[in-house]
Order: sequence, then C-alpha cells, then structure tokens
Amino acid sequence: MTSVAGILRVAIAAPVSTPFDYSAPVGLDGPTPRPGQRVLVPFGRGRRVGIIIAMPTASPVPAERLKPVMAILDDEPLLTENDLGFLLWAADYYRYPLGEALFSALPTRLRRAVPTGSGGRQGWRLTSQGRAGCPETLARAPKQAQVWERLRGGSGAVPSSELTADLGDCSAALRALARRGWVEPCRIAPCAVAGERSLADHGPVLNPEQRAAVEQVRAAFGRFQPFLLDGVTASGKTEVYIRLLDDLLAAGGQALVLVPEIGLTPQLGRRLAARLNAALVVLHSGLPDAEREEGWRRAVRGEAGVLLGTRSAVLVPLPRLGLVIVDEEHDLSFKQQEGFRYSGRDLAVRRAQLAGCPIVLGSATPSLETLANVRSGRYRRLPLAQRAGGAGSPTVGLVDIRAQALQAGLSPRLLECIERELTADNQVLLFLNRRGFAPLLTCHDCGWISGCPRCDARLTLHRSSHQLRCHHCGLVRVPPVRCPHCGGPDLRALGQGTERIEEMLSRRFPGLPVARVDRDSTRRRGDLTDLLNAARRGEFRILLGTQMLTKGHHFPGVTLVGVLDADSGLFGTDYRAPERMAQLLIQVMGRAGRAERPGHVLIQTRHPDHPFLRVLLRDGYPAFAEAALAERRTAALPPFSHQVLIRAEASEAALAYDFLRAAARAAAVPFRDQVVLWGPASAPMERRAGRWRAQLLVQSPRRASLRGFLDHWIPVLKGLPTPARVRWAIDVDPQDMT
DNA sequence: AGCACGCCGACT
DNA sequence: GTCGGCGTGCTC
Repeated sequence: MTSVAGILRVAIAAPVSTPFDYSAPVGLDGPTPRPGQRVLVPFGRGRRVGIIIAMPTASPVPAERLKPVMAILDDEPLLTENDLGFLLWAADYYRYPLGEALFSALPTRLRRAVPTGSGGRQGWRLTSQGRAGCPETLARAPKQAQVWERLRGGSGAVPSSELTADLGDCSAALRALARRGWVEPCRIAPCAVAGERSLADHGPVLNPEQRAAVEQVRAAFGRFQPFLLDGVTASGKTEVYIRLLDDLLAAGGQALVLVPEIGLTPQLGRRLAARLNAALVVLHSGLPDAEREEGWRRAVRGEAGVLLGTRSAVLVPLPRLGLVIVDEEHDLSFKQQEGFRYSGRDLAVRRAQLAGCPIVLGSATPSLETLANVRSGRYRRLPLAQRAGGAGSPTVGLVDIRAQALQAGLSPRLLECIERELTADNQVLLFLNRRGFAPLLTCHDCGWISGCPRCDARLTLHRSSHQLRCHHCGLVRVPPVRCPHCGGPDLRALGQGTERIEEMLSRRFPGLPVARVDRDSTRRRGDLTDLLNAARRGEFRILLGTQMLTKGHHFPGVTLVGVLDADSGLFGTDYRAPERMAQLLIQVMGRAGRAERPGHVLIQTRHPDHPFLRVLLRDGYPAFAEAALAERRTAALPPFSHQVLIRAEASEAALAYDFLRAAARAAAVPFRDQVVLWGPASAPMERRAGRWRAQLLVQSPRRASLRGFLDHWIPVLKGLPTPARVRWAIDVDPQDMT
C-alpha cells in the first residue's frame, strides 16, 4: 500500500473487471477531479476513456507506477455518487466489466474522448473572422459554404444536431472552417421545456379499485415499496399510472416508466403527454444517437419530468427520481440477452430501493418471480379485477384441429367464425407466432429439408422477398428451383407463416383489407405505428400478426381473436415455456371485445386436453400461476432457487465442453453443499451461426450462497487455461436457455 | 479490447 | 539461418 495525494480510481472502458488507479494531474489547470467525471488515461501503450469512481487515499499499486491522468473530460460529473453506486452494484451483480457497465449508461458519443462543458448542447458559431469572411473564398468548398450560410442565417450559435438535420453530416466541413478560424464550437444553454397538457383533461373517473391502488402507492411516496398492479387486460392500469405520475410531478419528482418494447412507446407517450403537465422524454435504442443524447441530457439535468423508455432507460441517471413504473413486467424483453445481461425490471426494483421511492410493476399476467415476492410479503398486490368501461370478458373456445381439413392452417370452424364477424362489420385478429411464408422447404422426392448450414434450424421461406432465411443467424439464400440433393423438381413449402395466411385470406376474401403485422412488414421506423393507427381507425378488417400485435395495443373494433397454433408453447424444452405460453394466450385473448361489443376467442390446438391449457382456460391465469408456482417449489426451480448460467461456444463442440468441464471441476469443495452444478450440457440450439454451444447451470436455494460461490469461482474460471477460440459468458438469472 | 512477448513452419 | 503464425498475459 502506498500513500499518495490525489489518487483517482478509474473504471476503464475495457473488458476488465477491476478499476485502475491513476494519480491526479498536478499543476494542470482544468476542473478539479471528482467521482463521476470522465477522464482520458494512458492504458497499455494506448489511451482509454474512463470514469472516476472513487478518490482513495491509498492504492495497492506503488506510487511510482501510478501514471497521471491525461485529461479530465467533463467540468461536472456526468454521474452522481448515487448513480455510480447503482451502476457498480449492477456490474457486480451481473458480473460484467465495471467500465463497460458504466458506459452503457451514457450516450455513445460520451464513450469517446469528446470533452463536455457544464451543460447545454454542443453547437457551433461564427467567429468575428468568420462573420467578416466572404463566400467567394468558399467557391470550391460547397459544403463549407452551406454550413457558413446556415450559421450566418441563424441567430448566434446553431446546435450540431440541427446542422446535421438540415445539411447532413457536416463534420468535415466544420473541421475545415475551424482550421480557417471562421467557426468555433460552443455550448448552447437549454431552453426550458414547458408541459403540454392539452386542455383541462382530467381523464375518466376512477373505479374504486383504481382509486385504492392510487391511494396505496401515493401513501408510499418517499420510501421504497414495490407494488404489483395486478390488473386484468383493459382494467385501466394506464389510468392508475397517469394519476400517480401527475401527483409525483406536482410534488417536483421525476419518474421512470419502462415498457418492454420500442413499439409501445409512441402510444403510451402520446397518452402521457396529453395528460401530464411535464416534459416527457422518450429513450430507446431505435432513436438516432443525437436524439438519444439530447434526451439523456434532459433526463440527467432534471428537466424531464417523465422518462419513458425500454430497458436501457433504467440506467439513465435521474436526480430527483421519485417513482418507477414497469409496465408488462412479466415480459422477457426486459432481460438483455447479450453483453451486459441485466434485467431492466430487476434493476428498476434495485433503483427504486436506492432512490427510496415506490415502484409499480404492472401486468395482467404477472411473472412467477413477482407473484412469489407478493406471497413473501416483499411486494404489495394492488388488484384491478374489473374491466374498465364495463366490457365483458370474452368467451373462449378450443378448436381441436386433429383430423381436420385445414386451409393454410385455419380450421373450418375458425373460417366460419371469421366470415360471420366480417359480415357483421366487425374486426378479426389472428395470431400466429411465425413470420415468413413457411417454416421450411422440402423435396417431395428425396426428403431434403432446407436446413441452415450454420445452425440447428430450418431456413424459413419468405416468398414476397423470394428468400430462404435463417431466423437465428441471419443467413439469406435464393430458394432453389430444383432439389439441391437429388435434383427433383417437386419442392414444397411446409407449414404456415404469416405471409401464407395473408395470401390465403386474400384468396378467400378477395378485396378485404388485411393488415399483416410482423418484423418483416414493419422494417422501417414508424411502420408499426402507422399500421396500428390505421388498424385502430378500422381501415383493416383482419389483423394478422406475431407477438408484436399482442403487446398492449388496443383495437376497439376487434370482436374475434383466433390463435392459430397454441401448441408450440406446450412442449418447449425450457421449464418456463408453459408460463410464457399462458402469458401470451391471456395477452392475445385480451385484445378481444374491449369496447361495447362482446368478444370471442378461438384457440386451435392438437392437444385440447393438455392440463396447462385446461387449467388456464377453465380457472384463469391466477390459478394457472398458482399451480405453476407449486410445481416450481417441488422441483426447487426459480423463483424458489437462483440460477447462473455459464455459456460457452467454440468452433468445435468438444472445446466448449472441455472448458465447461474444467470449470465444473474448478468448483471448490467447500461450496458443494450450497450450490448444485448441472451439466455441462449442449445448449437447446447446439449449433448457431457456425459455432457449437454448451452451457453449465449453477443453482442454489440461497442467493447469498450463489454470490459467495461466484466470488470464489469466477476468478478461478478466468485463470483457467482457455482452449483456443472458446468464448464464454456469465448469465445471472437467465431467462432463456437457448 | 489492444498489443505486446514468445515459441514452431516456408522463404531470401 | 530469418519472417511471421496467433496462443497467453498484462495494462494502474
């Protein structure tokens, strides 16, 4: 241990799990170093951006080996001590490199060594030399001339984002003009953003359950308390959120609202903006970088009253956080599936705890984890059992499609019902969780199947784009005209995808407007919103789509919901498959009969007697969940135990296995009675994108035991002689075993 | 992650 | 005899 004045402990943007110590620059003028500021530091023979996480008085590294930081990049800390505490906790919990976890909370530009001033937006203005400059000298530099004109036309400084929006990328031109001394970068002070409450819109009158829910959460303002807003579809959860947000904003707090998918932000955003007297900021990965950065700044400076976003928004610093809302909390999209594998929902709970504020988890189909927390008394349940607006629950029928003459997967009974609803001028929603035309192509002569050469999967036929595509590795091929194996001419597309259903419907009901909603039909930004709006206006008679269509969208004119294939979820390898299937079915069923017209749901299955389906449809989701929880308890599965998955992949299967076997052997004896190791076993999809994948599951009834074990085990794993080309990663609380 | 250092095959 | 393959280890 050495003692030196001015040690900076820095988390570096590199895949290392420990911070590095540097000495503070002495005699260098500039901002005083403080935790939360970014620094530029020498690292190896290069340089790195890092974030000061602490200023210790002593370092384990000898003073003479401490290098001085090269620059302090921010005048003011970007992250407060609280933000740092939260993010460092998250990095530790999910065993992810410190610096990378911290930088994932910052806009991408700030991951590079660009300095920032103390606030405001980055902009450019003319120097006195530039104002006096004559355009003739720019005759041969049209882009520079454009930029110069734009800056001269504006009053004072122009934000970079505006320049880019008007003129495209002008960074090169700006650099050239700066060299001439005509322009200089500057900061532009933010202008206050006013609330946009449309009228004196106070919304509908709350029913007693909604009022009770609002009251309970409001009573918890200012302290940590998780709530489960357990509301059947159409029970008015959003209205409860709005009242709570309104109250919190009136008290001067900031709120964080998380939704599982980008597609849900426009709709909820519009509703919140219309009703709340505060600036709303929307953040998700679908926005351009500049826009994200601007939103991030408004959130961090406290200008945003409400931050609405997808899981990554949980990492954004909010100085006056007073309420967290996680809508559709059961949704698996909250778990990041690569890199920093955090759960947005679980981190939201931790954040609320650190901020000392209530958190509301909303769902019609709560996750078993959350239900277990309700039972243990950690979370408080706020039931909303009544459908708002007096809509009745839909009637549900199972259609046994064994030995039925199907038309593109639709049974006669379903077709009949569709026809009846169409005649009555109603809308129909059909759900099939498979995009493309057909999930495989096969040769009728020799039995060849369109397998992916890089994955254990079939190539899906996309007929409109004339492609065979692998949905797992992205491989694209032109469909063969003759069998690649035997040369036979009789290639057949087997099975149903949304494209094929669409084609069948257009043949069966010529001229009928059908909206297909899947990842292929909503490629571009705004496509989904446009389609959904048109659907809501009644421009389509049939809505056909994948999961996309089921998540939180309202279609008041839909009176019939058809589930084309309920069986795919019944026999999954994952123990969570039934839970997911149940949530999906309940969610899709909730799309029917939301307005004054009663709804019907028809579910096609080849297993009408399957116990899961029967319990779910006869007794409802709560009964299903209770049975599922009982089974989990018996089997000692989550939420009654805790898991960590080590995933390994390599160009050869044996390499991944060897690594995991060595990893299992390296688990020290003292932990053997606290944790159980399962495997190594091959991943459910063993080959993916040309790599062989295996995994090792670690399980313990006690979270603390598991953490203690990992503290010991992970350093050992890192020291293991890793066979060539083996990539491995740790997944804490894995949600998906694929 | 970079980028070194460090031991085994085809070339002036 | 060297140039260079990428395997292993370090960076305050």
